[in-house]
Amino acid sequence: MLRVRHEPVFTMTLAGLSLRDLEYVVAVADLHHFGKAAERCAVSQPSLSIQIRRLEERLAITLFERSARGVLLTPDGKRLVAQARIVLQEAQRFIDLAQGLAQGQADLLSGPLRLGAIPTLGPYLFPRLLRPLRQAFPRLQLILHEVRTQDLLEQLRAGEIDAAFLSPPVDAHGLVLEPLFFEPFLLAHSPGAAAADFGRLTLDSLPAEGLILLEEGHCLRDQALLLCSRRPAGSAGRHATSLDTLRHMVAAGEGWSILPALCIPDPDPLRDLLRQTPFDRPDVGRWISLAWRASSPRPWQFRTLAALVMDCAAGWCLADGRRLGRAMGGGVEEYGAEGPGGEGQEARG
Amino acid sequence: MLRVRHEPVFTMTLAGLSLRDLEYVVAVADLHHFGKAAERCAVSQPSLSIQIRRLEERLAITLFERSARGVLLTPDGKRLVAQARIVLQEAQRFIDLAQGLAQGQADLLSGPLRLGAIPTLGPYLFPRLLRPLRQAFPRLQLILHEVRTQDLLEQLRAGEIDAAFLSPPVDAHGLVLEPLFFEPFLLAHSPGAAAADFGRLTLDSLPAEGLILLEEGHCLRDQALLLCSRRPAGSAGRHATSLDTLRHMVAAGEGWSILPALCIPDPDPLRDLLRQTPFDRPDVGRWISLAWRASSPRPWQFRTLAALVMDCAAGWCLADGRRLGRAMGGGVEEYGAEGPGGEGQEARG
DNA sequence: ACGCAGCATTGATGCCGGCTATGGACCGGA
DNA sequence: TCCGGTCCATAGCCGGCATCAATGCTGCGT
Repeated sequence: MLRVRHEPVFTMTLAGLSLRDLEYVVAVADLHHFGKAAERCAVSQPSLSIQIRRLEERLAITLFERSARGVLLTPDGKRLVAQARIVLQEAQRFIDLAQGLAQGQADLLSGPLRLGAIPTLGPYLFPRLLRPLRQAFPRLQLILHEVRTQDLLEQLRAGEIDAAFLSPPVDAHGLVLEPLFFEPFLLAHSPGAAAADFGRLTLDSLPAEGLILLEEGHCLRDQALLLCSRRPAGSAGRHATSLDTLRHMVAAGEGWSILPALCIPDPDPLRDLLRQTPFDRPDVGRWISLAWRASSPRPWQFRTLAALVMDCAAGWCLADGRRLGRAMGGGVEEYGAEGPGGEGQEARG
Repeated sequence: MLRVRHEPVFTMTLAGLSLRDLEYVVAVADLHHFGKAAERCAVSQPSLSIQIRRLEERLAITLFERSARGVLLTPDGKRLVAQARIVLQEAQRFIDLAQGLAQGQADLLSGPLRLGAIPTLGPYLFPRLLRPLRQAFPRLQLILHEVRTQDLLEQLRAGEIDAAFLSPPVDAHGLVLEPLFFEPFLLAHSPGAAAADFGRLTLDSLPAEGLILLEEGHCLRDQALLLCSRRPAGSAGRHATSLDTLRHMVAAGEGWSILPALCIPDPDPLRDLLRQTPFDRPDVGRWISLAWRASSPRPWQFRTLAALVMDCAAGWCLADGRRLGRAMGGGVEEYGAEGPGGEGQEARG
């Protein structure tokens, strides 16, 4: 459950005080005239008189001195009116702030947006997104986090982040997942390895030993193991803490691995030490989806973001010259013909 | 008429914002739970839900994200809640201030009190009152002014002062006058003057020439002229700007004058240069009254002040050894047997 | 003495916030 | 998969209170 902060808490005895009453009081104090004050407040004079009288009774303080010569503030009234002005001023700032925020909402994307991504995607996805996002939505303020899937889901549900880039399948209870693009996997191996071992690049022809994995908790680790149809027991102890580390290990001849296409920089500083080869089947890879709370306000905000990411992704050239497959658009799907897999896909809307 | 200040004026569009709504919002933000928040606010959960929803609609901003996992603040909600806390805090200060002032009213006399007095009385009355007043009402904050009767009445009616010590008759429209004491007049003359001129000290035996008066506007001037039954034409040009100046002029042998008893200090530094002689009739003098607006709140405040002044005055010994006559008390009235004269005496409510 | 200006009072009216009861979505356990 | 519990939303009704138009009252000026 969410933490219950026990804050100072107001004494709860605002005694039915109303901002309208304070407006009336200030109006009379300004104009020294009940009738004029009522006019300014757009109410009838009796209404204003009654409200001020009731307020005076509640406060047990006479604010105004009524006489035929005019309306005078009592000394107490003077001090209270000064404080009333402060209250109204702060209330006005509240309204102004709300109006500003509401107007900001008129933009499709504006204000702070806390985005998360899995670590095997974020460092390679965000740099490609920042420029187009800033160009399309200048008033958007991104706060980025990179944690593994489980933490991502927890932070998402706890409201610590607003949306997350991740790879299904995930437990999507209470979430909406919008597929964005299909990211193919590549086989990374040392060019010095026996060419025969990787000659055909089918999943069945992978060597029995030498697979290097990421740490526990990375979805990419699980997906790689699933592809290889083997338990991690065979190469226990061979793991890296990040994709970059993993690529360096492969380049150093420590073994081979399976990498998502976006993690390969262009140009690649490891080009001479590392060969990344596509698989012969187009469905080897992972779907990337954007996830947000189903209860989130302004869901179109995330759909807008998703659409922009899809548009961008359609233009990215991979290291092997091919392009990413779009999730829903009409373009040619070069990868991921069957759509994002996994259970837990949430109904949308 | 009273001046109509045209102040900045709030934009008048607080849009029906209510402090209660802000309390609800803050409660939900604190507790992350509509039911608990409703309990804290002492209302039913539906009431609170509806009000918050209506507020969100008015602001066109979703403050909270409702989900089965709990209640989350949206980023916009976070900022607005912060401002709502400020508004409520200032409103609470308003309430606290009002309570403090109301409690202060429990004292018979407390807080700021703006008192005025005619210049022929104030400099001699206030010094005698300050100590007893501070002793009886420690929380009383006096602000003292000394101006002539007409200005006094204007300031009183305009609300620039709360009460005034003056001498009737005055135009008491809209005012309450409470008689305090009768202050006898003394004849001030140089000891070197012919003794025969002041032998009997009846009003009829005053010398024809040599009367020194205060400037125009001092009620004492008019009263002195009335006593002497003569026009100021006789001694035109012989006038002083203050009683002290006047006494020095008499001491210098410039002429003679009529002084109120309280203005003679004890001991008198001019004792050897100046003789102050009582009149043979006890009703030669002036009444001193306290005046306040009939519309003034807490009239008992001024009656309390008046009673204290009367008590004090009963104990003052004049330079000639006699005492001031009390206005209403049961004591022996040595002066002013017929009570304060003049029209305009107000009914007391 | 009359008229006027200005705040207070009155009684009718309608909005609005409150409550109880119920609905519906979601979650967790069997 | 069903069931019960939790929690927020909805529905319907009710009562109070703010509002208004009309009138009263008081004090001042002429």
